[in-house]
Amino acid sequence: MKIASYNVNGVNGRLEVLLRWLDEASPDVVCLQELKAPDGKFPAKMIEAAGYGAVWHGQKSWNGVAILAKGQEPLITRKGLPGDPDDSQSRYIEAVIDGMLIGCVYVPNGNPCPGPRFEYKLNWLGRLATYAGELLELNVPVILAGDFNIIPADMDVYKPERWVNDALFRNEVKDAYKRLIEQGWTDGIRELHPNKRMYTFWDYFRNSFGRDEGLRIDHFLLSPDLVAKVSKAGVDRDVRRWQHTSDHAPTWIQMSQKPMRKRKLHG
DNA sequence: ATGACCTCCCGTGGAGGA
Repeated sequence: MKIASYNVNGVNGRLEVLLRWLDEASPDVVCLQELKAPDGKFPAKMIEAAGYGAVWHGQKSWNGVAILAKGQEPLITRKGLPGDPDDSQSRYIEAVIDGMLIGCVYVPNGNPCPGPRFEYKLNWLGRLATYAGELLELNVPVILAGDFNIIPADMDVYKPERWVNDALFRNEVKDAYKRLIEQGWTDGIRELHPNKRMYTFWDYFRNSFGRDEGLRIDHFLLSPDLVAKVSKAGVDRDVRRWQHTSDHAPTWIQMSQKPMRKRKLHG
C-alpha cells in the first residue's frame, strides 16, 4: 500500500500534472495540499474518472487540503484542525482508509519572521501537537502526512546557514517538530533513509531544481504500530521536471502489508 | 538583493508561497 503526499500548488492549474502522476505512480492514498480552490471548484469528477474517491476541504485562493483513495471513498472523520473555532484556514482533513486514520496536514508557512504570520504558525503547531497527542492515545494506526513547512535538520536543506532566520528553519519550528517525535511519532522518510538527502521542494527561482538546491519539508509521521510496516519511501523527483509542475515533488511511503483493522495494546 | 518565479483573483498588479 503506497501512501503519498503532494503539495500541488493549485489543483486546477496543475490538474494535468496531477492526473498524469496518478496514472504513472498509482498511489493507493494521496494527501494533497494547496488546492487553491473553493469546495465547489475541486475537480472531483476528473479525479473520480482517474479511479480515485476523494474528500476535500477547500478555500478560495489559498490553502485547501484533500485525501484521495484508489477505488474507494475515504470516510471523512474531521475537517479543520481543532483548538481554535476562529481559525478559518483550510489546513487539515482526516479520513479512515483501510482501517488506517490518515491526517492530511498543511502547516502555515510562517514568513516573514518575526511577525503575526510566524506567531500563527507557532500557534498552529501547538494545536497540532495537542491534537496529535490525542490521536496517539487512540492506539489505532495513524499517519499524519503533508507539507509541514518544517526543515527538520541541517541535512534537509542545501545550505543551512542561509535559512537560519527563515520560518521553515527557525529553532522554535524545529523544536515543535521534535516535540511531535518525542510524543512517539516516527518520521517515515528518515526511518528508511537515515543518511540520505531527500528533498521534496525546490523553489522556482535560480534554477534551484537543476542545481538540486532543495528542502525536505513534506513528511510522514507514523504512529508506533506502523513503523515496522514501512518497507519503502521515496520522492518522485521526475515530476518536478515536468512542464507546469508544482514546486514540490510527490513524496511517498510504502507499507508492506495492510495493518490490522483494530489493535489493542497491553501494558 | 524588498530580487527571481508561479499561482490565484475579477485582476490588468497584488498577495502569498517557501
